[in-house]
Amino acid sequence: MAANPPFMSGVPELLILSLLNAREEMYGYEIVAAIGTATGAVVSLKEGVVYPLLHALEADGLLKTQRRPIGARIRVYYALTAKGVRRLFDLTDEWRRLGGAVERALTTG
Amino acid sequence: MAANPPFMSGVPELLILSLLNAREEMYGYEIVAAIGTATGAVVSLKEGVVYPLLHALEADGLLKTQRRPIGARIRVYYALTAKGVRRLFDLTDEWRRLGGAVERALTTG
DNA sequence: AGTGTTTACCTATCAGGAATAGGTATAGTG
DNA sequence: CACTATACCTATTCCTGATAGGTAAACACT
Repeated sequence: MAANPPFMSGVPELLILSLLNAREEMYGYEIVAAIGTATGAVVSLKEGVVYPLLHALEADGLLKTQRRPIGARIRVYYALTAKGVRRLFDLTDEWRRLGGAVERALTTG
Repeated sequence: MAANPPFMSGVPELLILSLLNAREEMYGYEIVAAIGTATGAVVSLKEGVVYPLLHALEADGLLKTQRRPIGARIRVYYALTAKGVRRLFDLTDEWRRLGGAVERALTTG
């Protein structure tokens, strides 16, 4: 919570899925940068957060990968699976449900 | 939210501070119930979550307590300190900042 | 040619906080 | 009396984001 304040649990996953839903295909390093720009630098995740998450999401069948050689090195491209799309919808729903409930609690006291 | 509860980090603290800001004074068991009703049962925290948090918040000087005997037992009433009020404002701000940023990321893709 | 920065991937370990699963004891109700 | 609700508590587990590294290619610049 040092760099990014609290309330971060689940947010990295949600943002990654959302970006991949909009962009069709991205590689890890690109995602790291895109998270910063998409959130107006409100959220800024390091590679140490993003890469392990990508691997976990792939292992869960939410993402599929494609390794493409760029010169002498290999870029790993990620894309959503059908399961990943469903997961994105569920998470988005949950995010808004919770957000609405907390907001109501904050205003009504 | 049953098995894996995403998006919950920081929320218990925020809700407790918010309730105490509106209600002036509450005891633990009361807070547990109030969180359920204030969020329309979207958030439902058990005592095992709330009590340790209350102790931690008190230790941090965000809450002050008053032990009052009710018959043969003792009720522990909690109230916000000035520091607690500040913390509530900061957290609320942060919550909305992050909420806005994520929402924008979700819609603009 | 050599130095430095950016790109691009990776892992291991830490820290924090919510969830789980208990426990104790009083008060009230059928 | 038995049962539930009230009211407090702790210890442990689990998840997951944060930290702090490491490797190596590509490119810029001097």
